[in-house]
Amino acid sequence: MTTVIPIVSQNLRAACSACSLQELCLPAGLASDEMSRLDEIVNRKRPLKRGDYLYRAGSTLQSLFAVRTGFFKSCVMHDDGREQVAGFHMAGELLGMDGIGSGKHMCDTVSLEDSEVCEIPFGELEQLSRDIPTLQQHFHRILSREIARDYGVMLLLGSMRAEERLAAFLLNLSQRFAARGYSSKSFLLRMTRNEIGSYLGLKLETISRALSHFQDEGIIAVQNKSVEIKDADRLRAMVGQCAGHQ
Amino acid sequence: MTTVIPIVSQNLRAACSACSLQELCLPAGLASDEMSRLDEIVNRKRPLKRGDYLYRAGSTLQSLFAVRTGFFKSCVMHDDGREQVAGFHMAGELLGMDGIGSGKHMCDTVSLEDSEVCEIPFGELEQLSRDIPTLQQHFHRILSREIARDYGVMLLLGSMRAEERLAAFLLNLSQRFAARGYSSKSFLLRMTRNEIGSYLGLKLETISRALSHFQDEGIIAVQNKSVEIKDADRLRAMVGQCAGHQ
DNA sequence: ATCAAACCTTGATCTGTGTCAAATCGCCGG
DNA sequence: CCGGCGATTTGACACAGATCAAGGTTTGAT
Repeated sequence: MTTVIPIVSQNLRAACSACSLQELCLPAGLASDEMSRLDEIVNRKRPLKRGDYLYRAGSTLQSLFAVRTGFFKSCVMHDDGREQVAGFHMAGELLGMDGIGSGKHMCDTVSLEDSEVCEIPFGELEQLSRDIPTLQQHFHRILSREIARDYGVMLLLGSMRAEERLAAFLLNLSQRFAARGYSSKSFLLRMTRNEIGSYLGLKLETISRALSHFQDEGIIAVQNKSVEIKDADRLRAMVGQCAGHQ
Repeated sequence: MTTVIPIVSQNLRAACSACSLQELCLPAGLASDEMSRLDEIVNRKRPLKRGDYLYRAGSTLQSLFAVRTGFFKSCVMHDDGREQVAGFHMAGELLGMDGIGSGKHMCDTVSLEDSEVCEIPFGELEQLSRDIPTLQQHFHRILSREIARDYGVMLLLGSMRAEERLAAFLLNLSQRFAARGYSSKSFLLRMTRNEIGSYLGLKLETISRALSHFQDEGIIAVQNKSVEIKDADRLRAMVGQCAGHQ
């Protein structure tokens, strides 16, 4: 179909090949000349150290960001200082889409390990997507998938019990690592227990206890940040079979 | 700026003028010739009775829908039958955006009262938005606002206590009614206590008790489906001031 | 290498919501 | 107008998960 010319599109193609899951990436399915046009508007990759903010809530949205490498969290903040992790993001994912509506970012996005992103000026992306229908369609799908993901999180927060939420979370991470060519069985938790808890609407002690419990049951092995899934079937069975529907 | 020609755009303009909030509506800010092009692709309005499904989870996405009149809920369903209300929708809002990514609707959307929608074939909308930059930008903003809204729901589900959630919910409804020219003080709850509970991640008994409590405190007056907000300030104070951060 | 700070685990206890149950209300169809 | 069924309210009680507390461990800066 489309001939791949390796020289072209160093930036985005790298972000894309970092994950082997084409679907996530903006330029998937573009012809190589289209790809190079997209590549032209992408600013040079930008490195972030752990703890660096990619953008802050309230700041003006100029660009979207494609994660090349690393790991991010997005947090929405309440007036009173309460903070809720709205998502974790890895290679190949697009960040900043929540800010298009108002022109201002709605959340803080922070690097959880040394990371690299491509910056994509939003105005130019919009312009280009008028010329390249494939790009336009792809961008719409990515926006829509974020909405669908959010619905999943609502389901999780609204109707699952603690251990069920954690099981769903681990399976989700596992699957996303697998999609990027990493092990689905064994991976590192880039975030703290507190951050997992915030994302899942639970307290850090509850996360810690649930992990310990899973380990006692032989479902996983945990050691600090590293997790090994020993019985994925049992983990899957935990999601959606909790007798008590809360 | 743009001359408004009333004859043009009967369908969408009606959906739009149903709410006085331009921002929500797809054709906001279009020139009248652009408006008429948009209007051409919009299928005739479609009436729904209370309880009718606008679309079902898993069905192929053909169109998006703009609510002209009425009230809807969207529910995501878990494998085991658990159901979570993901949102309530009123005049001027666009429905179906969660299904663009996969080409299939991710949720059921059901009419909660006799309603009317405009059907907007998605492929043609995508086509047209390449020709009309204003439309494209507007569509992007609407998609993005849905993401931002979802982040708000996550904050609510993940870090607010029961009465705080309900207060936030009532204020949100109040504001949306006001934006459409209805009273912000006095309105009908189109959904059941059970549906409110599902949306807020609570049980119907908790909703009922919280409503009764608000009434005892003189913050609202409830009578079946009808609510009157008597002290909006106190309601606002409840959101974000709950000492216990859960 | 050392030290402080952040992070994690585990136990004991408390509490906000869920669960169960029963009575009442209100609406729709006949 | 009546009967029945779903929706709502309210109470009593149970329990999942929060809170409080105390140690222990890891990390990262100097």
